[in-house]
Amino acid sequence: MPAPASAPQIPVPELAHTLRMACMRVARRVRYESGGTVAPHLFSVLAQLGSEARTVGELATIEQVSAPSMSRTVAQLCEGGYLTRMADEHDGRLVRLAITELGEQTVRGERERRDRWFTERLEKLSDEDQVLLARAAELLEELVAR
Amino acid sequence: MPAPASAPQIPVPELAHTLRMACMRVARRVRYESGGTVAPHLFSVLAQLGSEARTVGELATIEQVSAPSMSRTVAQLCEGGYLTRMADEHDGRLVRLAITELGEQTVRGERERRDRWFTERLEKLSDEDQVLLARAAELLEELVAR
DNA sequence: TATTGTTATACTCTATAACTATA
DNA sequence: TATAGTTATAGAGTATAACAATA
Repeated sequence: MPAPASAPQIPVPELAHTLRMACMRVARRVRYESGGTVAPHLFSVLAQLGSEARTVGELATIEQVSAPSMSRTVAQLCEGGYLTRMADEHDGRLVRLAITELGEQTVRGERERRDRWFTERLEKLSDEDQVLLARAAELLEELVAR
Repeated sequence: MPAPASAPQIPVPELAHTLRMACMRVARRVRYESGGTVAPHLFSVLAQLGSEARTVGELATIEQVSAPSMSRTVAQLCEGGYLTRMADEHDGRLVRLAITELGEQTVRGERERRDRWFTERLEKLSDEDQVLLARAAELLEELVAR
């Protein structure tokens, strides 16, 4: 009476398509819903900066953008008070960027706002579905990590 | 010995965060992996056009962009042979855009390429995990649809 | 001489305002 | 006169090339 132990075969290319579309829609929708106080590329840089300061070159590499572009982006973030420039102790050419308290507040606030929209939806699901999605999140993280 | 019938409680805000991040990483990674033969905003318009033709205004609304912007985008797609302009039979002001064979080929090719990367990863999962992710895709679609 | 970062310049995508043609 | 689409012009982000400062 119970289903056989082995799960049914799933057509993987089809799964890849529907799952990819679902993820893209979630990502797009969340981005769209959250108003955002800073421009997307500014937030992206800000979100990268944790406790340790980074150089302009490092940020340019991380964000897949040219050095001049990052130089401008960083200038805007400094002007807005989200970052501060610090000279490197050993190499005078380097400019180390550290996130300010305002910068951290901004990142936290934006993340909370983005999560809030999604949280409200997820709360309406059954416990079983929530558990399933939690496991799905684990699987997806493993997939893209490799 | 078996787990209780009711699923365990999941902290939803935490789930929202991890699941959102997972979806964003998948979306970003897939976009990054696929080289892309046409610019993102061109592809986005092209992918919207199914069998029925759309007007410039409709496309502008769908893509959340101004009419002049869409006018330019459409002009590029027509120039590249991806779209063709057609006069509306009843209203001379309207311009109906229909996708060409080249346009359809481009959309198909790009989708296949994007799906390929993800397919290769998903194939390595167990049947059980594939079934779980298929169900997760359904749930996510329902969540963002509303 | 090589490297880090900035400035100079150009190109692309987007937007608002003005314009043309159809209703 | 109102609407669909296009052209005119401007603003923002990015890129390559040239430059300044430091190693």
